[in-house]
Amino acid sequence: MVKELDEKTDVLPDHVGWRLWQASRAWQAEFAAAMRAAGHAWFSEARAGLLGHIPRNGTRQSALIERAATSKQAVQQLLDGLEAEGVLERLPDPRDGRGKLVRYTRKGLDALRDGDRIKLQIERGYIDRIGEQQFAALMDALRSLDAGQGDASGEAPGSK
Amino acid sequence: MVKELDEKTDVLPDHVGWRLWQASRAWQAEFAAAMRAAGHAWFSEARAGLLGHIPRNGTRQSALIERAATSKQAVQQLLDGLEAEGVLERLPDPRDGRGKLVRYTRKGLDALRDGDRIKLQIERGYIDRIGEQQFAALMDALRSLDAGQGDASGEAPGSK
DNA sequence: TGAATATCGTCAAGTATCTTGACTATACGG
DNA sequence: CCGTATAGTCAAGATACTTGACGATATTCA
Repeated sequence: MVKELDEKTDVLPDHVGWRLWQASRAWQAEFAAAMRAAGHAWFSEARAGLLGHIPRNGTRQSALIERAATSKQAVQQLLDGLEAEGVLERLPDPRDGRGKLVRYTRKGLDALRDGDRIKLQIERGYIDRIGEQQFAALMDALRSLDAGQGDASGEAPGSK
Repeated sequence: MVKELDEKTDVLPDHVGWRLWQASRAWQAEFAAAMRAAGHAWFSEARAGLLGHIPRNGTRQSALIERAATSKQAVQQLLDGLEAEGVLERLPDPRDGRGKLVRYTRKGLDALRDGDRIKLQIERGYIDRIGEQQFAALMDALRSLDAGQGDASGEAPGSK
């Protein structure tokens, strides 16, 4: 009993939450590494999360804020960074003097293209690892989970 | 075409990475909300990530650093916070004048107990939503993915 | 028309988390 | 005892996010 303190007697990480977190982290680390290896050194997970809400043809900043589940200020700061990196540009909205349009630059579109390629690569790796059938089961379960959740999630903060 | 700018034409979030991220976020948000509702206002995801590596009987700080995949300084800062909240306490290691033992306080053990209860609650909710079979398939796939990954992950940073 | 109100974006300051670098104290090997 | 490795700390900076306050434009409606 006073032998080695016996770590790992409990705290067994085998509940859904831990497994999901683990898997998500692994995916993101792999993706980020590949993106940086592809020359997109500006890439980060937070920025990726935002870019995932910007369609290829651009969007209004306010529409972007609605989609991303954070405050408008957080979105703005991320946009500032991405604009400074030359990934995005902001133009005045001709139809609303208050608004601005967010649009990809050439550099941004190149990154999107590489991102899509890398996603497919990673997915192929997963299928190699666990088989096509189990991969399909994983996707089905995740989609069901998402669909079954509905609108139970919270409001975006900072929107006062 | 000049009608409504037609958002959501692309950027379809249906690849593994996005689904995993989404599911993981949802779980964590639900867990954190339940923990705070149970009176553990000090709870945060980063702290949870660290607590997940501390067995109920405590551990040495150095052992903890090995397990958590971050720098010793990050671990220390989280421990500082948790100690200040009264969740943990640090004692000198009687067997090594350099080391310290990290141990739960009564408050910390209470939180662990509530955490376990909440995990089961959430899991039950998932099973209600997607069925026992699909839930089992999800867990199997996640476990296979983890097992198939091996040691491909990077070293802990900051360990110079 | 024109005033009240709402929306869009910005500026500023603070918090949490994590990073790198430098440092002290203790342990251990020869 | 001495050199080196290990355990933990202190300090400073970067990133991501939060709340609060604000100016500019749009919309509503009396």
